[in-house]
Amino acid sequence: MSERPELAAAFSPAELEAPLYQKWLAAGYFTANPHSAKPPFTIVIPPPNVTGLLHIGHALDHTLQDILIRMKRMKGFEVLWLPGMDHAGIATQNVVEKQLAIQGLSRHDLGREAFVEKVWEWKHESGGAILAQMKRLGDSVDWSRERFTMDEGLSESVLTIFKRLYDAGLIYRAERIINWCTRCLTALSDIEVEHQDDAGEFVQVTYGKGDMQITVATTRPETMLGDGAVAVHPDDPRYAHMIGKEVLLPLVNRMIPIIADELVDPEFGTGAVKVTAAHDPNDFEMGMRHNIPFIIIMDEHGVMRGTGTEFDGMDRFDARVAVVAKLKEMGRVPSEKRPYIHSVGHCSRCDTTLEPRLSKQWFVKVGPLAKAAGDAVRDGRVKIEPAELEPRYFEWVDNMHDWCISRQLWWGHRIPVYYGADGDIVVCGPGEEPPAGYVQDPDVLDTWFSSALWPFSTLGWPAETDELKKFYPTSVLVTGYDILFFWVARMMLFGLFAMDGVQPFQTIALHGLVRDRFGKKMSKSRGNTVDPIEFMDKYGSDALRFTLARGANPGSDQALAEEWIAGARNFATKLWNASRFALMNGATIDGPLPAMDSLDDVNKWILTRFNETLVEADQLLEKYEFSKAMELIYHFAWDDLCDWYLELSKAAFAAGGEPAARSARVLGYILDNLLRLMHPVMPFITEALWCNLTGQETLVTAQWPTPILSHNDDGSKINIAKIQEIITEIRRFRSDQGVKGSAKILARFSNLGALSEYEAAIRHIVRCDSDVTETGNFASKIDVGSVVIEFDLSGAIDVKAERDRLKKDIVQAEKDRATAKVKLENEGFMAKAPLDVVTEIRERLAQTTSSIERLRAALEQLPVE
RNA sequence: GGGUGGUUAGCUCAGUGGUAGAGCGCCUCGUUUACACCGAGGAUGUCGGGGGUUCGAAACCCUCACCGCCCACCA
Repeated sequence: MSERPELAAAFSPAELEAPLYQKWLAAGYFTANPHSAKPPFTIVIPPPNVTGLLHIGHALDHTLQDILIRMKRMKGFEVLWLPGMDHAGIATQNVVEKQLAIQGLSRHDLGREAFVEKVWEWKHESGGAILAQMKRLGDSVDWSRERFTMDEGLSESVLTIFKRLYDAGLIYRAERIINWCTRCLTALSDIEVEHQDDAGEFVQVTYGKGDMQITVATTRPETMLGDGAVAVHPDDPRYAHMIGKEVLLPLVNRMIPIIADELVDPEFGTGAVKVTAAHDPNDFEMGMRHNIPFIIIMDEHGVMRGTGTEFDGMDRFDARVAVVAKLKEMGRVPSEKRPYIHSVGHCSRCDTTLEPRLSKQWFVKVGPLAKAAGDAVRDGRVKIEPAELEPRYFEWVDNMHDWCISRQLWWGHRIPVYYGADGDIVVCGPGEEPPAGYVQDPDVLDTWFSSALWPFSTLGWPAETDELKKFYPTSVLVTGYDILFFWVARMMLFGLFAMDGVQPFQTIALHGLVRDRFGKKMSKSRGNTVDPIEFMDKYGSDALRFTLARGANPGSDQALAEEWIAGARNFATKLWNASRFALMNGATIDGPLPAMDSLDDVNKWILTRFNETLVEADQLLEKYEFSKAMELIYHFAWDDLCDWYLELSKAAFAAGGEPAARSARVLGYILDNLLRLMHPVMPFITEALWCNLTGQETLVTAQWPTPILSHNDDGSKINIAKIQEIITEIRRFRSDQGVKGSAKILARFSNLGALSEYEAAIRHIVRCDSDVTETGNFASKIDVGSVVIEFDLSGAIDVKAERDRLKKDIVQAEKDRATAKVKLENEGFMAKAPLDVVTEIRERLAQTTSSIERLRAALEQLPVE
């Protein structure tokens, strides 16, 4: 065995992490197992949002993914990850828009080409920054594979799928209402709209004359000039007789029909709604349903045009005032409410109130695609973990509206549609050129359109590459449930379509969001956001990773507080110190593990417990139950290993000789394998400790531990449990009696039976000497099961404390006995409860009864106060 | 309005039919040769309310209340 460098006395993550990461990168460990015989493990890695900063949500995402990747690599799988940067994310261009806004500019001042250039610059800058931050986290994704950018390869797949969908009749063009900024003179995507509660007005206006009169309510009276109808609910008795007839539209003096539509809420306003099909999204839908004319009454600046009234040429807000004034004059305003607070869309850049505007957009017809996406989950080809989130998926996928894919933005995949002078339309696939003179659609595709291609585009599709054959469908997608609808469902739609019905992934593992310590959503305005980098600086990446993994219950959110991370750091320190202790005492992996029958119960027990922990934690990790797996590992390492095994072994180590050597070998085995088990979660500290213990180069490429069945020994578990009980009771006695921790007291053990060989170890832990001269005054005693322990406190017994302790125990035992007795006296219980439960309760009754007897006897023996 | 998750210790959360748990926090004691980022001991809950099923309910059913999220809507 080679000389090992001594572990530093203090654990310092800051000194550890960066050099280790450099070591891994330089040695190329992250690309292990390229020719594994096992089926490949392919994981889809969602992009970190390119805003230049690692968000705590991404830290969670990447921690969980990295745990799986590292574990699978150790298990010998060929691991392929499909990473990508935020290629066309709106966030990226929003950052640039905001940078421009600070200078008082908009993208229109730059022009399309210069703007796109600027976004690219930012993408590379921020992308580099965020990758560096993910390395800090220990992220073992090989980002050099990243090729999911707007390069040739992806463009080709976007063009291919667009054309295929178009040819299949699944992409169409239709008119729709979009948000229009009258100042920027541009359409805005939904994400560029900021909703604010504005103080508007709610005005009732009476239409019609004579006995055909109907009163509508509106927040936008000026649009009445473009009304095409009045709508009421079909079942509204107040208006039933008017449906199908016509009323006079005031000011413009046009007759408009009264229609019936389910969309109208009879409870709201007057129960009658004016329908301005060209200037309101809902009215537009009703207009489509009832064939109402789309009358445009405003130009792109928001100025009234073409109404043929005196209001033409007025700004929309001036017109609102004027129209109401005029209607009032005519006695047509029975009621008005002002201010009326309601939500109104504003331009995110210039704050101008947005105007709904009719325009032509491109859509994906989702019906057949969504049906397939739902069925893939329904028939079990795709598993959603946890299954509780399936209803949410179905709810969405089964009721999906057609998907508007055109965006009035400049950075993204431009829609491959070309228009001829005569209105002719040509869709160009890869390598195809439009006829001369044709002009390309100015809009770009929704970011999710290209993101949906991820699982196969990254494998070379549309080319039939070897990688595509080997790695599609992918094994798992790990992501937050918040993008189940946006991204996951869309990958399902396109994956199934493009890959002839083969699903994009076998499992969708969903985690929740990171929230603040009180479970509140993190937001900048609330000021409760946290910076993962800051926590890594302070407590180490391992601590952050462990905390995030420990909080990750499938599908549910997790609260995060600095103290939780400090706790994880404490755990890391504990491991460090335990390893130091182990190494000081000669823990080793050299030589064969001693045969089970040569080991004492302490060693058998820790081997058994490790087996149990390993088997369970492994199963949990395979089920994406990170939190439960962490809990198991944590308690094994801290409670079983540090608090009990190491303490119980100290006597043996101190004694030296063969028993010490056997324990040192067992301890070496446990540490070796525990560190392997923990590597995926805490890669840095485990690497440092494991390399020191084993003298090997790296833990990254080491094998995942396997349970050794012959190590299981139930008898040792029973005996150690008894020893733990004895020790706990003695400690409690000492504590109640106020005996100093360092003070040694005299004690006599009787009836230890099979446990007598552990008497020395027990005495060592609880600092009890035996009375070699047999002259002690063993005045107080405690019983633990059949074992009796008598103490000589030299008469200085705290009788009151002793009394209190016994009384408390009696109360508890009596309570337990009473519950057991009630059950056993219950005929129904005896008749119907399963036998093992009845037996258990019987044992409890016997046990509590005898403890009560012993406790009472002990109480009586105490001197009276 | 539709869908969906939740309500368990001071806080954050596990716990799907058989004596209520963890982490952090709290109280007491203690530097005994791995560790004070520690050790030992301790306290703390009519498991949201009400009904029901069951021998037995934190868990299953019904109902009410409150909190959250997604979607739609707000004329």
